[in-house]
This record gives sequence, structure tokens and C-alpha cells, in this order.
Amino acid sequence: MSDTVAKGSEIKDVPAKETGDKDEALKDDSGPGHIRVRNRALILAAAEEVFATQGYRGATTAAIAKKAGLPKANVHYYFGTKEALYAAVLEDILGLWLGELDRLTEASDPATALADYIRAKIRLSRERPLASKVYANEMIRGARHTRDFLKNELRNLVKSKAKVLEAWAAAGKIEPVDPVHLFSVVWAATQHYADFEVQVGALLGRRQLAAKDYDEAAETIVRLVLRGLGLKYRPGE
Amino acid sequence: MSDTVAKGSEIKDVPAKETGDKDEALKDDSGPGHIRVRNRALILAAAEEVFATQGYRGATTAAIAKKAGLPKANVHYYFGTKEALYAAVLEDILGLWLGELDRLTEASDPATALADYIRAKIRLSRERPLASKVYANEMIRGARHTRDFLKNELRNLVKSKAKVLEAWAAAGKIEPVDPVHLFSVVWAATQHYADFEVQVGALLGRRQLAAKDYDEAAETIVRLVLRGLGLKYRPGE
DNA sequence: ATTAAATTTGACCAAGTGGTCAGGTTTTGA
DNA sequence: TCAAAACCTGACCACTTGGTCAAATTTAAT
Repeated sequence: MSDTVAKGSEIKDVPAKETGDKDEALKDDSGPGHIRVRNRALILAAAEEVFATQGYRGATTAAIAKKAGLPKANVHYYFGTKEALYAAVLEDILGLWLGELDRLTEASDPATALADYIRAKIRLSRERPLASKVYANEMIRGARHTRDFLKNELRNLVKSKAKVLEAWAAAGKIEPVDPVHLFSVVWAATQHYADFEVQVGALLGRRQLAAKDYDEAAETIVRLVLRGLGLKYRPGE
Repeated sequence: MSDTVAKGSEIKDVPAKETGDKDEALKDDSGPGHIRVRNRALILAAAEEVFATQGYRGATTAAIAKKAGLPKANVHYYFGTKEALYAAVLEDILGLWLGELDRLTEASDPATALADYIRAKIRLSRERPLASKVYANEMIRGARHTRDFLKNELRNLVKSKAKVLEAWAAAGKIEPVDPVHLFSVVWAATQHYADFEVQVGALLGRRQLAAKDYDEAAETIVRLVLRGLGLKYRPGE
């Protein structure tokens, strides 16, 4: 099935017109390829929502097209197959995940860096819950499209951050901890507020989570993590 | 669509033959209704696996039937529609979730009770990862079949356990904490080892998680939670 | 033994599904 | 101005899907 993919690719394989060409300011207004850029963005946003709420198999190209305000054939014109579109959505999302870890450096203060990282992750859960849901769905289904990313990029990144934790521990700044389990707990806890939003909302008696809820969630997680590593945490910080 | 469900229900609406009739010992060997009990169990187990790994829409009744070793029409004979089968699978799972919370009572020791609860949840993630995945999928997709459960049973249970936490705090045994966020973190962290098993495995460089991994995960979570509540935690406990 | 109830199943169907394509329109660059 | 490239899209297709059904077989109870 997936080997019958690139059939009409002669038409679609345009120079790719990567966004960051020259001037970012006029990236979606005019100029050559601006239609491509705009429509791809429309489709990707629609696809993220449909994949997040319906799952991979539940997402239909027709539903994505409708949400993007384009005919279905147009979706296939830009992305070829549903699978390729899904891959493109995932690609977008993976970048988000890797970004925030920059805060954790050997030179930074453990308590501040960890707290900032957790708060940034919670902010991401609030601002991009759909991205988180697509990713969660992908993991649950066995990471068929993401296995290489997990085993290479993500694993290496965690390894490098493990060195930071070890350095902090060696300097007596934190207590030793298994980095994989620490990151797992932080990711699980923060992403929970995107993926299980409806459950948390039900428990809090709200239809939607409020800004305050995300803040309190972040503070709870920060408190557990800092204390768990032997650091001080003052609620009013 | 869902209103065209119970058409041939005259045939299927047998006295239901609930399992726990009289003698649990011979529940699946012989006697009237034993075929019904056996086949329903076969189908439910197969459905849990297919729903977990393929999502609701991705699960086909044909795949479920094949995994159960029965013809597809037989699946519809016992459960009517795919949606009803999904509901039955969820029903099974929800019971699991509510069970373990019994450990948290006002009379029990906070550190022991919480540690036991976390370890029990991790054990569940290890023993029933498919159930956890089906549940996670259901939450991500907006809890369409589970909203009442969340707003009633689960919310009330959390409210009653919140009283336990308050009592502990009032007695000076733990520091005050928002119960919803505490449970959210514990559930997120423990269920992560079922739902994101493949990610944790990739980070640890294993194909499958080992018993040791689950134990270390549990200890990490216990450590963060106990310390976060101002309780002592000794690694060698 | 007899009969009613329960179970089994191949064959079938209407409604989608991802994907294709030909022929059109618009945009772009020279 | 004009041709080439990019873009658009209604109509179409092969295949899958959940669900149905009638006829046959097995089980249960008297």
C-alpha cells in the first residue's frame, strides 16, 4: 500500500520552497510560492486538529480538506498521501518537543532551570494541546512513524541532559536521579494537562481548564520535582 | 447511525448470564450459557488489544473477530455494534481504575498508603498496558463514551479522597496539596509507563521494559510524591 | 426424543475511504 | 505579451467497512 505512494510526484516535486527563504516578514503575503506556503499551512493546521481528535485512522482526508476550506483533491495535490501528511504533521510537532530543553545547562541553577522547563512544558500543553494529542496517539500506537526519532535524536538529547544532571549531582547541587525516569515523570505530568484535559476538567468541575489551573498544575509539579531532588521550594516563589 | 443499533436484539437479549452467578469455579467450563461467557471473553480480550493498538476507528470488527478466532458475524451476534463492543471494553477497564484507591484511608499512614498506591498503579501499567492505552485513547478523543463516568463516579471518588488528604494535612502528617493535581500527576506518571512504553524503552535502549525498569520508575515517583508532601523517603525502603 | 432457544456463518450490501486524473484556470518569469 | 509552471477540482474508481440476514447446526430443557 505504502509503496504505491509517489506516483504523480513529477508534478508535486517542486523545489520545496522552504519557508525560511530570505525575508521572514513577507512569508505569507505575496511572491512566488506564497500560495503553496499558505495552503500547506492551512492543511497542516487542519490535519493536526483532525488527527488529534479522531486518531490516525479516524482522520479522513475529506474531513481535513473541509476544515482547511479546500477540496479534497487539493490536499492530495500538496501532500500526496494521507501517510505523508501525517508524517509532515509529526515533523512539525517533534521540533516543539526538543526546543525547550535548552534551559537545562550545567552552568544554570538547577532549581531555576528545572522550574522554568516545567512551566514551559505546561505552557506548551496549554497552547498546543492538539500537537500533544497527536504525539500521544503516535506513542500509544507504537511509534511506527517516530521510532528513529526516539532512538536517535531524543535518546541522544536525553543522554546529553543526563550529563547535566550528573554534573549537578557531582557538585552536590542535587541528589542523584535516573534521568530517564525524571524526564518521563516530567513529560507525563505536563503533557497530561493536554492529553487528559477533559479528565482534569471533569475533576475540577470545569468545562475548560483556566489559566489558574495550568499555573497550579505547574507549581504542583515543580514542587514535587524540586523537593524530590533535595532542592528547596517555596510556594510563593 | 447509533439509533439503528438494537434491531435484532430479540435474539441477543438473553437473561445476560452475568458471570458471578453461583460457583465461580466452573464459570467457563460447562453448563448453560458457558458458550456465551467464553465467546464474550474471547471477543473482549481481542477487542481490547485491537482498540489499544489501532484506535477506535482503526479497529475493524474483522480484525477483532480474527484475533478472537471467530467469524465476524459472531462478533456482531454477541455485541451488536462496534460501538457497543467498545463500550463493553471500556466498562471492563473503568473498574480497574477505581479499585486501587481503597488504600488511601484517613486511618492509614500517608507515606505507606501513597507508596503502596503508586506501586500498585505501576503494576497495573505493567500487567494491563492495553487497558491503559484504550483509556488514554478515549481521553484524548474527548471522553465521548466516558464523560458521565468522569463527572460522577471518578469526581466523587476524588472528592472523597481529597477529604483524606485534608485530614492528613490537618493532623500535620502531610503538607496541604491540591488533590486533583496530586492525583493527576500520579496517574500521569504511572500510566505513562503503559501508554508511552515504546518511548521509555527507546530512551533506556531496550526493546521491552524489564521488571527492574518498572520498579525504578515506581521508586522515582514515590520519592517525588512523598518528598513533595514533606514526608521522608529513604531509597532503601 | 422432541422442540424451542441459542449459536454459527457465508454471502451480501450500502456507505464510505484514499487516491487518481484529465482538463481547466491562475501565477510567474522573461 | 506569452508560454511554461503551478495550481485547482469535479468526477471517478477500487477497495474496505460496519452491519444484516436467512438458513443451518448445536445446545438445553422437558
